[in-house]
Amino acid sequence: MKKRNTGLRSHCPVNFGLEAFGDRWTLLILRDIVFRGKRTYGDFLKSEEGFATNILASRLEGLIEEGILRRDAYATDGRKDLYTLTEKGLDLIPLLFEIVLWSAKYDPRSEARRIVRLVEHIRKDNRGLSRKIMEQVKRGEGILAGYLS
Amino acid sequence: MKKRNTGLRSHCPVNFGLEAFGDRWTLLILRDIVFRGKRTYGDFLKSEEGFATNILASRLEGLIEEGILRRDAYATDGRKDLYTLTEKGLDLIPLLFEIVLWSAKYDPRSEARRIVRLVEHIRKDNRGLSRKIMEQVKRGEGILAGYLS
DNA sequence: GTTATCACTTGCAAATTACAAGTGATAATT
DNA sequence: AATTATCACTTGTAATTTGCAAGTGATAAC
Repeated sequence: MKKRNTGLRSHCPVNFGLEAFGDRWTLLILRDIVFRGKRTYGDFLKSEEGFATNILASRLEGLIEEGILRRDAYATDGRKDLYTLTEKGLDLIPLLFEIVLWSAKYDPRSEARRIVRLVEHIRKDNRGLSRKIMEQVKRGEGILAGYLS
Repeated sequence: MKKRNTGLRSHCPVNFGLEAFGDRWTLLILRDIVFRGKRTYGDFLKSEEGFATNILASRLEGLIEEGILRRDAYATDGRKDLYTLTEKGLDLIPLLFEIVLWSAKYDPRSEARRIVRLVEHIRKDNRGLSRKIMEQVKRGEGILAGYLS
């Protein structure tokens, strides 16, 4: 007798988002992909916030289950896997950008200070910029490098 | 010898946001205030997702510590407290709206279907709408009632 | 004066997380 | 070809957090 729990507490749109990425780790994976161009388990593991290996594995699996990430074989190294954002995942970029905006405003030590041009661009046109960035991320490029002053 | 841990894993802007509201409950409180006009502990407790009393209390305290919420005495009933969003909290409305947008797109059962006009408005002008809504929320009004078709 | 409501706190079992130590597969080196 | 290193995990366990039930003290209503 399997307990088949969808985990869905409600279909309130805010809650739906929280069920998908409402924890302290999941969006860091997305950040690593979008801002830093990371693609492999080992890359994510190196993040400064310090993923525990089991947490990282479980979050990656969750993201794949939800259709936000896709896992493919790495072409030139059979040990590695390549994680790629789906359309559903790419559509979280505007949300990521809003977090950046808020933190840039309220964290006095924010590293957002090092990417003022990007922050300004987000503020003026989150949606438009997101569309451009989605294309960049599709090509596997992180966006941070090009914006560091 | 008190262990004074700021909890800050990094000053990456995405991480800063996650440290403030990166869990399955915190943003539901904000949703209740913004969309449903809730203001008291008892109101939040009635939410369909089912807060545990201790979790709700700890999240409210956390939000106050971070300066996102303010707690005041309820004017006409000494037993109640009134929770109000600060400017820092009101500035999370655009983020809340982005979550709504994403969930409206990807949850086939989303209750966002019942507020298509609002969703469309967010899509066209999140920032502009947010500014208007902030004023409404300051007056203690929830925005959902006016948009339900 | 008694009962009800409100905003919590407390205690405890269950679930989740963090940390350390593997494991099996593939790749690089000798 | 054999050995060592790297990679993406899994497993075990202790510590922390959550979820649930049952209070508690203050104020309000009757």
